[in-house]
Amino acid sequence: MEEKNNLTMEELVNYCKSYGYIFQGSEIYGGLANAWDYGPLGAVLKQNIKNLWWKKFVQECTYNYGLDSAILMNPKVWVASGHVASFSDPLIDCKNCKSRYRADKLIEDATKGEITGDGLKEEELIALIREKNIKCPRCGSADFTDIRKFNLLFETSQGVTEDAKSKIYLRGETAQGIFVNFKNVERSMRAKIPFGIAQYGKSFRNEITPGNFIFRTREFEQMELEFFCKPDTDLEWFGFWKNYCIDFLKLLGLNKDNLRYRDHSKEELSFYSKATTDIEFKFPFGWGELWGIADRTNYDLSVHMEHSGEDLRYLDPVSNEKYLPYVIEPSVGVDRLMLAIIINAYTKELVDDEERLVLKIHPALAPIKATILPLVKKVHGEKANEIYTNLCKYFNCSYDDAGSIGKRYRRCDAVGTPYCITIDDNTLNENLVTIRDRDTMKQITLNVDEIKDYIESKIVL
RNA sequence: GCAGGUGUAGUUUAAUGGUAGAACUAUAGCCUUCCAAGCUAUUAACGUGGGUUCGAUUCCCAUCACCUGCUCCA
Repeated sequence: MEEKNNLTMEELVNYCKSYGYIFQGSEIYGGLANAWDYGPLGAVLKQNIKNLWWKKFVQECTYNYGLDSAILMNPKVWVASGHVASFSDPLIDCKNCKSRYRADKLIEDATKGEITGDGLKEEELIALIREKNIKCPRCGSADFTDIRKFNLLFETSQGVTEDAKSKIYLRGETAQGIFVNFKNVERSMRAKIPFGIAQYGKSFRNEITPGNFIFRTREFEQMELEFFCKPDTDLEWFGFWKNYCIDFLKLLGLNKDNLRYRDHSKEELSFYSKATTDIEFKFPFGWGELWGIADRTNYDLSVHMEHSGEDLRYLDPVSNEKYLPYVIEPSVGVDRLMLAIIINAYTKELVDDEERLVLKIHPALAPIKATILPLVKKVHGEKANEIYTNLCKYFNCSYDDAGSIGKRYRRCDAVGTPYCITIDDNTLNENLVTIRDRDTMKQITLNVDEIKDYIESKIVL
């Protein structure tokens, strides 16, 4: 009876808009490209995702500690991390056919790898293109624009004067906030290697091409863990976190057929990374990265040690040896995880030839845990309101007395509310309510006093 | 950033050089004791800014946003 339609992104955007999950940013002013706002239900769903991640990666994982570091950091952090220098691409356009290339790659491809553009300045790259008479691979023209640098870091200024000294960056990743606090956490928590520091928060990247709804935006939220371990144990922990992350995704209810690992090839690896594996999800627009698990070696701590002059080495209390720990980084985007969760849950069923739209998300994720429905407004409204008010103390509930009972059930289905509680004569006379389960459509009868415990037992992940 | 496409209520859409009609949704009421029933009423739209014109939602230009492809994605 179940039919899962091929969901288009357009349909998904409409769904998210009409049910209060996600709205176009600044919509009444014509919008802002690739900016999206989370509506009443979206905000709660997003918070639930972050809370569950925190629960599994901090609260239940005794190795790890939580952190909430600032978005604005000393600009030297980004110089040390390499973002200022290499978070940017030297782009060049062919004036004839308007194709765009990365200047260093253009040179590399044209010379079949003999000359690499790595580390060269803009003028040097341009000179090299002229000297080698490199032509546009598409149209054969040698008429190129100047190189333009696209730095992916968002710049802003701190203080009232806008001069070079006040220039600071919005963080491009939450990870650096963790690295600069490595010693603080180790000392204050008396943490022993191996241990991890986890945090979620907003990051900003001036992406050249964002898109696909909330999949890639310039302002986004990350949930990152930096796990510090002994240098020779990194691969072991790399494997451990790969499993831990994919188990988490399955626990959230993501269909395993739509998940896969993808190892980065040597060419694709970032300069700081020894090994990287992505967990990908099958989105309507194709497979896309959900979670990157990277072995960052001791790169970050070593550059910060060098640039700050602080000794960031860890003193092993048993062997008394001092070393820079290796880091395993599982990093996931909240927004794209939320996108995956909604896509995964969005279901259309045929019930008696009528389409039933159901968001089948885990009760722990559902923005509204239960909706209270008086069967007949005039008769049961007062009692229903009393129960509603009480349940709101324990979890997020809603109340609906508009329209037929069937219509109200369908409204709950559409936003993924797992439990519908109907108040009828039995409630007035015998203190009994009917609870309907969203997925099975089965009903059970419970005493009013049992509702809270029943639902609370179901919404734990 | 380039090329192409799209833009009418919340959604899906109709028509038109003389400012727009519907369906679904929503809201209120009636009815209704468990799965989008029915009846009544109501709210609600030509993305934005220019130009042409007596008059533009319609034609032209720009802009914004979205979609597809390219490019890019520490």
